[in-house]
Amino acid sequence: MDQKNKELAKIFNRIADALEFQGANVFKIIAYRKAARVLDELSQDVEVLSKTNKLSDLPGIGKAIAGKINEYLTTGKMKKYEEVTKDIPGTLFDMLDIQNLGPKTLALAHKKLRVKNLNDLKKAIKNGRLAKLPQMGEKKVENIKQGLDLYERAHERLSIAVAQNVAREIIEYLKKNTEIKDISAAGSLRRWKETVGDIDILTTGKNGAEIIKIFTKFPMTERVLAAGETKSSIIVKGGIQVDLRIVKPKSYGAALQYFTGSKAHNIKLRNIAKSKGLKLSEYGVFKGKKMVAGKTEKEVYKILGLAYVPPELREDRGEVELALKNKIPKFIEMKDIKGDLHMHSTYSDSTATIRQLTDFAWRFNYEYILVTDHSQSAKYAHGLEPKRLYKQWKEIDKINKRSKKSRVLKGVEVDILKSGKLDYPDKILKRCDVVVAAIHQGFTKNVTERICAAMDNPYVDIIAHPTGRLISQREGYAINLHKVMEHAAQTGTWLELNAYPDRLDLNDVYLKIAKEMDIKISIGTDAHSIGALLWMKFGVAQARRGWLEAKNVVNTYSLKKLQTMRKINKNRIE
DNA sequence: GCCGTTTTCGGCCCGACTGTTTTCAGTCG
Repeated sequence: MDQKNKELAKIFNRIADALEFQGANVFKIIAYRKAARVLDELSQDVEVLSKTNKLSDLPGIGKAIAGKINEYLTTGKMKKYEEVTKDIPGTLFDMLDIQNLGPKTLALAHKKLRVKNLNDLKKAIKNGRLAKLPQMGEKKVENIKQGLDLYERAHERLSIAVAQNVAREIIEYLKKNTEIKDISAAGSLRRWKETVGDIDILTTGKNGAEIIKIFTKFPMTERVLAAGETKSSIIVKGGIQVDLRIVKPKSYGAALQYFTGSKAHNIKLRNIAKSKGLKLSEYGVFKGKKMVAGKTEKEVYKILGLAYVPPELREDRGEVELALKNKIPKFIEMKDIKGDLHMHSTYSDSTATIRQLTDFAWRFNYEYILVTDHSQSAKYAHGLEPKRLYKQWKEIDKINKRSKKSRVLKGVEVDILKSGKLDYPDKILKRCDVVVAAIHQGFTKNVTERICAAMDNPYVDIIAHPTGRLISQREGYAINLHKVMEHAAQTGTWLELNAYPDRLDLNDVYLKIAKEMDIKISIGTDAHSIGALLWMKFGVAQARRGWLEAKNVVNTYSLKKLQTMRKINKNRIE
């Protein structure tokens, strides 16, 4: 989906890399990067915008870049791209990801030492020639070498679940061993981004150097990258980088705002500050030399004339404009969730019995849960043939008899088979309270058509993990998500936001599109253990990042309402 | 290369840290 959007984003980023490498005008580079980001997150098809001459309406895309987009869409090529990348070996671009090795140094090494790839770089380090270049020295080379080590350890972005755990441990450690008052994770972790590059932690305290000394002695520390008075970076076990910043209490809000980002969001804010004759930095909002705000984030936004923007929204996807007009809606929260619509029991491949699932789930004050074990073809997951399914239903009936307040619903996660048929006949699906359908086989075979066919079935309520991606592990199915979403809107089928941290599928950008298309979303944990029921929070955070309000999410509705909203009932009522 | 309630030219967010320097460049966030 949006293949061209992504392709063009990559190309513009590559052009930016090349220009950086050549030492071109910094602002030109920024312009290309911005265009790349806008395209990457665009909720419309770039080809449609191109045909209707609307490209230049997009922020960051002017006449020149619009022209390049049109050129690429019509000819499949872009002269500028070919020109700037002509003399740079492709392998060099990837090397820009090596820490402490920036475009300037890499260009110099390329020019003077003919470094073209990782091996060349290693040689240049070993034989001492890199250290002899101007502005270089032993320590710089040592830092590059360490960056190279990290890079070679397949430095991947962390899943948000892992990052949250590490951050929690460090915060607890610092609280125990130092005299700090305010402390918080910042950065993409605080924005609940699905993956996190490194962990940012912000705190206030009097003796910065002392706090940093203790920070660098965190038991899991592998290496200390920097340790100053107010700022320190360490690498902890697993190659995870953790940055700590210390500010004065009066700057805490401004600093939290600043270090939470995103960068694009912050740049917008700084521009707004400027237009009001103010200056915004991590130390506060200043009018001339006088500090006028900074203790809390709320007052920072307020003095800029903006409504408070929740961290999950801060991606420069229109939230600043909304905040200027004071039109930030009330987004979904954990307390809106009335049930979990995707989980497994020991009947198929989970470690939790239905009894355990219910006991645990009722702690969250849910009104209902939907048990959705795998269907018969999913042999690997001990999928249920009809006989065992009926047995499970009997057990559910028993449990429901005892509970007055909450209800266990009978569901299935029915496989969409390679043939395009569903793994249970309609007469079984008909008897379920809610039906979840999903692809678990044939990831490349007519996936779009098969999912659409499943949505045509009147008993299928939800398509689970619609793209099938596993973050950092597997690309999604070969699927035309545009078509799938259109068909979901037409048939009134709900799409899942799978809260499993490695899935988070649909992602934030598509959720926002789904909202615009008035498609209802179902958040399910896909729990295979009782602990995984807690993952609902990742789903809700992702939903907020996709601008979803409670009304867009079916499991914020009461059970009664939920039932009337099913396809089969809706048709009868409306 | 983008953009406009000072502007169609001249800005473009702002600062910390490090290492190599003798006043600053490169990198990072």
